Amino acid sequence: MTKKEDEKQEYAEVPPKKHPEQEPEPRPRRERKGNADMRRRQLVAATLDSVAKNGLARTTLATVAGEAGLSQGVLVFYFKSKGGLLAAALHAKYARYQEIWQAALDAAGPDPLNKLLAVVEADFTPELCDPEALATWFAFWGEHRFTPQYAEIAEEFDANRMARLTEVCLDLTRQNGGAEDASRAAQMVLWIDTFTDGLWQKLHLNPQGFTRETALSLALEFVHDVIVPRTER
Amino acid sequence: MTKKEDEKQEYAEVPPKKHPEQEPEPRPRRERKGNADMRRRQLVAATLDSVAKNGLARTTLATVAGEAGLSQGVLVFYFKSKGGLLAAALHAKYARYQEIWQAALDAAGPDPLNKLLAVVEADFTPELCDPEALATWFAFWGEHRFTPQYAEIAEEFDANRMARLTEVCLDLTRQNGGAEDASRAAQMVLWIDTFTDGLWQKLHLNPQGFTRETALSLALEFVHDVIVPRTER
DNA sequence: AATTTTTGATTGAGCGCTCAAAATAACTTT
DNA sequence: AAAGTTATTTTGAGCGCTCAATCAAAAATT
Repeated sequence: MTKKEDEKQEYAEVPPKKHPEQEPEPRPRRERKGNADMRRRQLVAATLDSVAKNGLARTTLATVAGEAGLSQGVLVFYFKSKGGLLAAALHAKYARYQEIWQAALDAAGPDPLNKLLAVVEADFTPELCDPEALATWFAFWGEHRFTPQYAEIAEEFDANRMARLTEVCLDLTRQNGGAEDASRAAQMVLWIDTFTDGLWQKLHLNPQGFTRETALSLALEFVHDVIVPRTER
Repeated sequence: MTKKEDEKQEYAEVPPKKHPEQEPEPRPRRERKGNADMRRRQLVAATLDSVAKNGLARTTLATVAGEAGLSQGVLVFYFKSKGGLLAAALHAKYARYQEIWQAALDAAGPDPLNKLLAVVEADFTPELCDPEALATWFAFWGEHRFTPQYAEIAEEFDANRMARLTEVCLDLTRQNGGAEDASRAAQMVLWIDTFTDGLWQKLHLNPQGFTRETALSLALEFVHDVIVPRTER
């Protein structure tokens, strides 16, 4: 059917916010100067909003349509099924995540340690550590095994992230150890990613008593105390 | 339908399997020497089987009843709602987990490092790292934020685990550092738990290319290389 | 006038849950 | 022990409801 739903996304600005309790306006006067892609992005954003607010189990075509201020029919028109819509939403979620850490990486200058710290720090920005945002990740991850499409999307983005992180860590070993050490770099990436994943999980499961700031400082401390020493001969 | 029911729980032995297309057998001859608790355990086990196999989204009263070889009505009879059944299943899942790591802890002898290693190792037994078992955790965790009952259950068990682990780590600092250091012990527990949580996540999201054995050796290496040095003055 | 986009009533499947009746077990009386 | 009585457990058809998906018609755009 459809192979490529969408690529990286700079969200469509969400147009008319519907106030659900309001009386039906006679003419919604819908501006549609945008093309199909913009509408798709709007609907995907509405989907993510619904998942963040209601969870996957209580996200229906009706909740998404309500969030977008459009009818259910239009969802099926642009994405052929609810499954396609959810897959597109997960793709957009990963794309946004990639956008964030890549921007941090690009802004970090040439020093590999700075690069690594920038990427780690990006994992704990307010946008990513928002409880609803985390809940969305876990909602999808909870269905990973039963929806292979989700796993494919994750793998695609994860491979890229791992590759870029490995480059950085390879630079780090090259700088500090003299000779580059691929296996050591690979393990460093694994350790960092494992630790930050664990911190996300703690933030998700125990949001009170474990703040974003705590997680961030733990992650940075981990890099300094555990990763950096491993780059030195 | 059912291939291997389960072994560790002492279920009521499941009565005769019903073949739906077959003519009605004259006497199903249901032995019910068990009491209500045994039936409850059987139904909870069937629930976990269904979640492991189908995920939370596709687990219905019908799938659970089918797994148990009983009717849907009996589920509502013993647990008043589907929600109550799922909560009981999550509770049982946590209870089994606690059983496993506590047994490892009790069997580990007096040395605190041995205790710590035993608990960490227990996290990576085949039973716990089975893909379906991991998927079950993540299925429930994906709904945590939208089902406060799940969060309450998790907190109850997690608090106990943290307390016991902290005792062990406190012993460790006492032994290696001379004076006990509560804040350091607390951080050690946090680090270990974060890291093992992250490993579980990697096992769940990337089951091929990341084996149980790999995760176990990474966890043990983490304790030796990161945790142990932190206990020494 | 032709095309694209949107609507919303409708359909049919599947869901949780109810409940009267049946089956079984437990208890009492003979 | 046997029969009769009560209590408990199990069934499964069915109710009301929600859901994803359909589709003919309407609206908006080209």
